Amino acid sequence: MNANGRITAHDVAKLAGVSQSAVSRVFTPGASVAPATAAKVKVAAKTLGYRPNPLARAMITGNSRIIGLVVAYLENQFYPVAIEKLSHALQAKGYHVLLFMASNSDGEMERLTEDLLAYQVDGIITASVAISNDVTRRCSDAGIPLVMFNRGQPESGISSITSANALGGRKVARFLVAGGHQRIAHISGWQGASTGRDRARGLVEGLAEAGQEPQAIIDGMFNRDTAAAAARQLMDAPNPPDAIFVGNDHMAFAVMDALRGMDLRVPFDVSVVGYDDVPMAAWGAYDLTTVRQPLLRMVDATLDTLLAQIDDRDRAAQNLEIDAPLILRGSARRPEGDDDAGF
Amino acid sequence: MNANGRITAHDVAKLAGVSQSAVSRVFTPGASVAPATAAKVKVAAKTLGYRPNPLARAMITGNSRIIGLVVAYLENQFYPVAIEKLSHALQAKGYHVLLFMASNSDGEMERLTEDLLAYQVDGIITASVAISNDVTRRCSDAGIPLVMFNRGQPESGISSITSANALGGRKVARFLVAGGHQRIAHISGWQGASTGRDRARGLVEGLAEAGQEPQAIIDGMFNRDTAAAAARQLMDAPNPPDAIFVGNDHMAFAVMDALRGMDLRVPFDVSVVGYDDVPMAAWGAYDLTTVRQPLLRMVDATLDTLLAQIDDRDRAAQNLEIDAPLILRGSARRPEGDDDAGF
DNA sequence: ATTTATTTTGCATACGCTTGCATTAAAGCA
DNA sequence: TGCTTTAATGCAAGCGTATGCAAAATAAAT
Repeated sequence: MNANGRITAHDVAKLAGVSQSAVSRVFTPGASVAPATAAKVKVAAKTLGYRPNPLARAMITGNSRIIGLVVAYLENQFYPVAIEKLSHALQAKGYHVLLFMASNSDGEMERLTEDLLAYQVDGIITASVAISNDVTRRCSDAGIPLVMFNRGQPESGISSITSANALGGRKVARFLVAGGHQRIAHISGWQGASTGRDRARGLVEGLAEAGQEPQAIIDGMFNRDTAAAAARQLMDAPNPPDAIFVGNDHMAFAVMDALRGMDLRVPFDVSVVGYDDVPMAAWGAYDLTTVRQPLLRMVDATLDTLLAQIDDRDRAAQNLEIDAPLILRGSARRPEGDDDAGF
Repeated sequence: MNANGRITAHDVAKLAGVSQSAVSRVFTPGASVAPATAAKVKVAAKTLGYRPNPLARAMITGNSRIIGLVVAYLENQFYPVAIEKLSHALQAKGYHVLLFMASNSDGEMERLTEDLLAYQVDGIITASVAISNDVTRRCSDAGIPLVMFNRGQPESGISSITSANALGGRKVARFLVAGGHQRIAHISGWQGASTGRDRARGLVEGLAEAGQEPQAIIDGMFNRDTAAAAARQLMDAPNPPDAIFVGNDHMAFAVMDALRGMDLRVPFDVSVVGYDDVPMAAWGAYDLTTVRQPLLRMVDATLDTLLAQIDDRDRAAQNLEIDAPLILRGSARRPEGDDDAGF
């Protein structure tokens, strides 16, 4: 027992009548220990309440069993829920989560990256669209496995897990067209992020299939205020849209609030479709038709990729897209008859 | 430079032509170093890109500069936003956040506590109502400074930061009475938590001042479904309430959704008041009258208490209550005339 | 029973840093 | 200038663990 009151491997060793190394080996999976000594050590450890010090362990092995989780704005419900699932999954696998809130100031980003490296995290998950390329590059240059959650960075050689955003956009297009909409506008996600771009592209392509093109595309920046302003602008125009596809649910709620403020009724005056299917989308106040990002599957895929990369440092980057189904609710006029036609 | 590619204090020492201890001292505030050598070391460190290894440092000093943040359900928007603010504030003070998602299974709780201790966190913040007393006890017994955020545990000798919940409940009572409500019901927060109990008590006391008593009190368990069911039960009764005070915003949204589902109009058929003032409360779809928990002040107070306790291990526990103003919006009928009478 | 192959085990070192102690350099003072 | 006080520095011993290596113990084989 040291000055701090902590039980060390030495204490256990003494009680069990073995060497410290033996104790260490008992707690190191795959090490060579005789069953008898293992038993002795375990019993001693239990009576003393010993647990190996992960910090000391990390110093030697270089593996901290800590994953750095970088997030930004938690107001968009998608991320808290993602964090919840990611954390649970990581904890279940014996990892721990060092949480970093990425503010946008440049100096902060600098520090953030250094801290990530300093704490010798075994891997990094960035779960926010708004994290600069710079950070991801630096971490990945430093040789730390990194996977981007809900964002891709084409050609970057960095792993990413997203839903099939372009396909999702296309599904929305088909659905809205099938519902008889003629003037479909898009308040897009931030066009600086693949997530925003792909969904927009999908919509355009999907409309093109039907010989339509979007009536307007406005960048909503993944921001409530911007999106709401965009909605007002669209609806105030001489020839307002009869459907708005919004780049994510978070903005879609703002759009619906704005429409309500203009005394427009959804979906009678205008249909609204979102993207994500956050829990709130199912709540009565919004009842939002949206594209569901299959969170659990995305989380699983994220961990699989990350852990695989931790296991084998120079495994090739993997860019996974997970199919995202359209969830029909009340915020968009539906095609008659064939509700679940599968868009 | 070690095998892992990391720069160590030795490397810097060699380049700067000093001893490794000198390097250490340069990065230890308050240590005795000559300005000249400090400069040499700093320049060497910068060119090499050196940063002290926090893990090694933690092993010696016993201070990891890591704060354990224990949270539970992130679906209630109050917590994500709190996490965001807490993380930012901690990062600004040079601390880091080890995030723990507390599931309710007993075994998990066990592990969680041990992990918290194993990682030698300097302090713990529990930011969830649903965290068992057991965990808080054990951590605090282990001598780790702990402060409970948004929950109190009277007589426990554990620090806590809450808003003035009882007073908040009383404000709601006064406000609803002043608005002419006659049959005020309460769908309370979980009565197993001080936060839930105090708000309920405040309401009862406030009503008593006006010679009223609550028409009904149902425990909503801080849970959407439970709260919604309670709302339906209340409104289906022969003599339904004309106002419902809900124990937090998260449940209040569910209640409003339920009311909408019954074709009841808020606030014409029934007033609804929440507690927390999460961002969503201000969104058009709910426009919820609620009691605002002053998040930033609560966060600041939490850090102040925690850091003070880290600084001085046997400082007395502090149970702070921060005043929570009533925010008037559209979900509750207002008293005529004196809108901002200050309840 | 003896030799050989295989496990187990302890020893000692290393991980990267802080810190008490002794030593040296600088500064203060007469 | 010589002597004392103070500041700056290097040395070395840890912090609690993992792990290569050699010695010891055990099992297998002849």
